[in-house]
Amino acid sequence: MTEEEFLKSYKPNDYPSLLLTVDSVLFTVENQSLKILLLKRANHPSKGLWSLPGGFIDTENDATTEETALRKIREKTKVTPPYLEQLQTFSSADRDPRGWSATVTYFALIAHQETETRLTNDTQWVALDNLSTLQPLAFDHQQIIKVALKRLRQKSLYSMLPIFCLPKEFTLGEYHQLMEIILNKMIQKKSLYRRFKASEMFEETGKTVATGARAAVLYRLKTDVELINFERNLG
Amino acid sequence: MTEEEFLKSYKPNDYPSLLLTVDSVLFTVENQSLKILLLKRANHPSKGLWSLPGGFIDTENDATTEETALRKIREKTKVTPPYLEQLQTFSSADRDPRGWSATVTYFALIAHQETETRLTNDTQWVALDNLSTLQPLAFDHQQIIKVALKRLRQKSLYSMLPIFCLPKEFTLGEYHQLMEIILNKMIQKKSLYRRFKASEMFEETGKTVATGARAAVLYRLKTDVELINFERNLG
DNA sequence: AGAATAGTGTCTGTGAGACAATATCTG
DNA sequence: CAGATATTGTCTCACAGACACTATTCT
Repeated sequence: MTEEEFLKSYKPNDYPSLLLTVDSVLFTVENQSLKILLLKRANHPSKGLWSLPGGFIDTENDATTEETALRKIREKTKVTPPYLEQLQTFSSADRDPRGWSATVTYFALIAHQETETRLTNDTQWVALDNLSTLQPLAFDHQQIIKVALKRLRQKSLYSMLPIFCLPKEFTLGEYHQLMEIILNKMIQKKSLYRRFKASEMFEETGKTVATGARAAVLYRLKTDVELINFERNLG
Repeated sequence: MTEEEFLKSYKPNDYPSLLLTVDSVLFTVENQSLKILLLKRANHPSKGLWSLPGGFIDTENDATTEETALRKIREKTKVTPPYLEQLQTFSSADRDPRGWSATVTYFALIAHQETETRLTNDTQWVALDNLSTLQPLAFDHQQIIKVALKRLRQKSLYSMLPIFCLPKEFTLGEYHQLMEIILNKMIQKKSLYRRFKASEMFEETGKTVATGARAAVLYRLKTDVELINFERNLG
């Protein structure tokens, strides 16, 4: 049998079906808190519980799971996050009552300013500190969030990843505050600014912003720069 | 409708099916080369091409994709690798001619001594340097290997991960050589030995092994130790 | 003893941590 | 000018890189 003949005789439905979904942990920092986007499930299973934005793959229109993740995030926020990275795939026979299932998860960052007044009604930014008040979460989403948070924190120690939570123009002070919120501990400004400069990823806008005292310089990302990794961790 | 009623009426086959597989990149070092386990495909599609060990999930017996990965590796090598970690999920509408598909990939490490004379006939350790002679590989396995290699090298810079390519008892010299092969560059013995000691993961066996000159001390992993991450990268 | 390989001493360089010092705003 | 916040200077410390040196085993 040639490969062509094989493919002609191949019937996908002869094989046991399983569930494959895509879910995203979208982070932002707002009002001194690290928050994630959650939405209230409208349908069974786990109807009424809070869950991560995600859903089934549309095999006609999504070329990859990354496109599914982006499509679902755009549906809920109306915008495309500037950073999206695959996290991990969670699978098990019993994480979904409908049967054996797997979910390919992504984690994403966005500036909350980008999403303001654009969220759909079933959607909400939830501070990680308040997560316990929304328990239980749908499926194994609690665990997915935990893994995503761990990855975000780890990467923040050796890269400038958190800048994707900042608006287009920002000050060093804002970046410093952001890092302290994400890592939940005090960070030396000097260490951070050294890296900021060494990364060569940013340029001054020429503008400054006043805060009641000495004005702070506004920076922006240079065009077409890549996120670089440092060889040592902070903290 | 209650969740119970919903589940009763839920028919998996009402939904478009897609392919979900699991593939593993199993690394070892043998004869001064970094090698991976490949096998010649016996069936369509890509019959006759070299591919990674893997296959479909057996939803009756595999609780998770990790179990699928281990089952497939065991089938081919008769042993369980001491290190297995999820790599990434690759998906696309056209990576498999049978239709939209995704593969959850793992990367694993093992000492080649463990697998000697136990490999099935369709299976072979292939040096990464010789991969080009086996082109093309099935599906997108070439790219998967590339990503796995990158991860292995990156992790080797800040952890003792490569020790899982060594036999139960080994010398510092063997570890040093192993690192140089994986990273494909010269590594300072002193730096490596400092970390080895600082990790506190190992203990002397009391035995030594002669190599024609001064005998080298044999070490082994302590029981129940965790792989720790260093805060700086090597070279 | 001499060759060969195992393992150590020690100096230099880099970049993070600590925190003091200086600069530049506003009122 | 005083107070507040932004930004820089600079010292210390940990650890990787370099490479010379010592130790141990074999013939």
